[in-house]
Amino acid sequence: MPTPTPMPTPDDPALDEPHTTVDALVQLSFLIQGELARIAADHDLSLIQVRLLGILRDRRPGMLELARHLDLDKSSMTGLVTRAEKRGLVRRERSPHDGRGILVTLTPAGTTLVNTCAQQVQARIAILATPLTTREGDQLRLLATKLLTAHGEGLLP
Amino acid sequence: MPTPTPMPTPDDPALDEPHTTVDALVQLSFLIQGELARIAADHDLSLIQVRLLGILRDRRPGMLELARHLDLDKSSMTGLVTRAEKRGLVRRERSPHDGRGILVTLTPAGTTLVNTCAQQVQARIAILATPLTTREGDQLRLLATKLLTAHGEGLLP
DNA sequence: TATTGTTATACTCTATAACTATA
DNA sequence: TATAGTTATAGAGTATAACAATA
Repeated sequence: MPTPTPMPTPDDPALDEPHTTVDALVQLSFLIQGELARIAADHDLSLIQVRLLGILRDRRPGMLELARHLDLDKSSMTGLVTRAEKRGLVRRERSPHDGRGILVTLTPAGTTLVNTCAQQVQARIAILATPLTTREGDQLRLLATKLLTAHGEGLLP
Repeated sequence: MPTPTPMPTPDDPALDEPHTTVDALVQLSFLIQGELARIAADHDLSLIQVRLLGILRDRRPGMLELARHLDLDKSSMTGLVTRAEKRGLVRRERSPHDGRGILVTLTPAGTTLVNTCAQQVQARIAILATPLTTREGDQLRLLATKLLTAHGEGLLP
């Protein structure tokens, strides 16, 4: 993968075309994350709060597991979950199997909110992708998958 | 662009394959941004600080222009620049043309640091992209460009 | 002793509103 | 009046270190 020119951290991800694959990936990531942050903000949430709710859609994790998923210290989780709890989005439940542990779960309000966010992510990122034809979207998905799975399996150089 | 299933905010961007283009874009963005944040952290910087330095590589903007580039309020800029200044990375200079304005510039230390970061972004994102062949990297760059330029020109639906 | 989670503390980052100084 | 920037204030997010309770 030849990608010579150093040119990181685009102030404005769309001002000039990416000249390398690396530039393209970096600029694209800022574009997507910006849109995700805007969606979160529309619901008066931060991106990290939306990610927290997203995890809870199909899991009932403890604080350590949450911290691992979000790549945060366990002490950071306390505040994150407490703020979500105060907004009525999640609940702490005592773990039945471990007196030390708790399980974090979505409330009905939290479930509704995260589903709304999921819908909007779907819709608004799809809009960003409208310049691509169906075939190009498929290509992009396949390329991204190749990149993501290699990373997930830990088989990078 | 058919992208039916709602499935946002991946807790772990690499645990399961993206089933849609939207999923692919979202997961990819988390992978890239995570790597960028790690690079910044290696230099005891936040991502926003690296972005600030990145802008200053080829510009000498005022605070309002910086705020516009970073999508922040002007009041947020004051602290950002002050912290960078305290670390000896940037300087405030009085604008010669406008007694109210200041110009923010990189110090030699800031220049060195941002160049190092740029190198590492280049190197480490390129490593993430190693699963792709040269041809695939080119494809990805072209697809991303198509997406980014449409966004930059404001011609999305 | 080791593990799970919280607390205390300190710092960065962010926005809103009010302010100063210059245009 | 309008613009460039700062200050005051409040709050979210984060990590480190020390702690309590349970295993």
